Amino acid sequence: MVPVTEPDWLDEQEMDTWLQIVRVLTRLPYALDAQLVRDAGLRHFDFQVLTQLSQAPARTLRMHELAAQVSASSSRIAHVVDRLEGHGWVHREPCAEDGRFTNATLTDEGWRKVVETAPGHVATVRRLVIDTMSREELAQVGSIGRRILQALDSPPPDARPTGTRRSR
Amino acid sequence: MVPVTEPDWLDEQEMDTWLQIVRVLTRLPYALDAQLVRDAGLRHFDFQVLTQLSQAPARTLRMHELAAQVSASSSRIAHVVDRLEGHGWVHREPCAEDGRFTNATLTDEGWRKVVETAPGHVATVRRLVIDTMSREELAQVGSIGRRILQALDSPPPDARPTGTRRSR
DNA sequence: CCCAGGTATTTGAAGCGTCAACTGATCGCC
DNA sequence: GGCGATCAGTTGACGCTTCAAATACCTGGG
Repeated sequence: MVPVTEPDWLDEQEMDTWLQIVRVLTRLPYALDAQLVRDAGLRHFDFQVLTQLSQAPARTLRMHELAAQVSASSSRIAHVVDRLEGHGWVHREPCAEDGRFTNATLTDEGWRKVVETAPGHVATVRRLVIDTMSREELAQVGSIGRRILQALDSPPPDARPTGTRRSR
Repeated sequence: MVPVTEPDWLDEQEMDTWLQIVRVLTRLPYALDAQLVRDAGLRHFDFQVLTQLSQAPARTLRMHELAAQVSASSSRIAHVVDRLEGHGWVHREPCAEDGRFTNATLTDEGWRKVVETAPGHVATVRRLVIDTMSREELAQVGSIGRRILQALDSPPPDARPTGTRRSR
C-alpha cells in the first residue's frame, strides 16, 4: 500500500505568507463592501456588475457574459440583476435575435450612480491596496495574481484520467 | 469651493494589478471552500476555527479570542460554534472564574477532523497559491500582505477630528 | 414538421453572515 | 452595598449566495 499523502507541510515562511493572504482574503472584501455600503448603499459585487456594464458597448451585456466577467454563477447574476433593476440602475430585455439570451443594460440612472460612486471607491482601493506597493511590487503582484488565476483554472491533478492518481 | 476630489484615477498598470487582485479575492475563497466541502464537509472558515482551537493551549479559547484570531464578529463566531458544536467538534463551557466568558474547546473528535482534513487542504493551498511563487516572491507577498492589513487597521483619513470632514 | 439535446436564464428553498437588540456578569464609584 | 457602565456572548430577523429544479428557446436529425 502506497503512502497516500505525505503531508508536505508548509515551512515557516510559507505559512507566514499564507496567513497574511488568508487575512487579506477575509478582511479586504469586507472593507470594500463597508465603504461602498456606507457611501453609496451598494455592495462591492454590485458595483463590479455596474462597472462592467458601463464599460461594455452600448452599456449592454448578455447575462452569461456579465456573469463570466465578474466570475459569478448565472443564478447569482439573475438575483443581483433583479435587485439592481429594482433600483432602476439596470434594465433587462430579451434579445430580439435569439430569444435564449437576455440583455442587461445600464440605465442613465445607473450610469450616474457609477460616476458618482467611482471616485470614493478608487480612493479606498488606493489607500488599502495600491498605495501600499512600489511600482515593482505592483507589477509582481499582478503577475502572481495571473498565476494564481491560472492555477484556479487548471483542474486539480485529481481530475484523474482513470487510475492515474499521483501519490504526491 | 474646493475642487471636491480629483479622481486620482488608476493608471493602466495599477488597474491591471487591481483587476487580478479582485479576481483572486473572488475566486480563491470559493475554491478553498469547494475543496473542503467536497473532501470534508467543511467550509474554509470552519476549518480556520478548528485549526485555531487545535493550536491553542488546552485546545481552548474564549469566544472573543477565537473571534479575533479569525477576524470575525462575535455574532458570527457564536453561530459558527453552534454549528461546530452540533457536529460534536467543539464543546462550549462557561468560564468558571469569570462568568462573562465562554470557553470553546476542541473535542477529540474535532481534533481528528483537523488531522484528517489538513493534508488535503495544505495540498490545495500549495497548488493554488504557494507553488505559484518563488521564494523571493513569497517573502514579498508576505510583506505586502502585512502592509495591506496595516492599512485596513488604520482609520480612513475620513475619521474626522471634528468638523474636518473633507468635502468629498 | 416534430422531437431530442443543448444552452441561457429564472425560480424557490435552504444555509450562512450581518445587524441590532437583548441577556448576564463583573467592575468601579459614590 | 447598590447602580450605572462596560464587556462577553446569544438570539432572531433579514438579505444574499448557492444549489437543484424548472422553463424557454434554438438547432439539427429523422
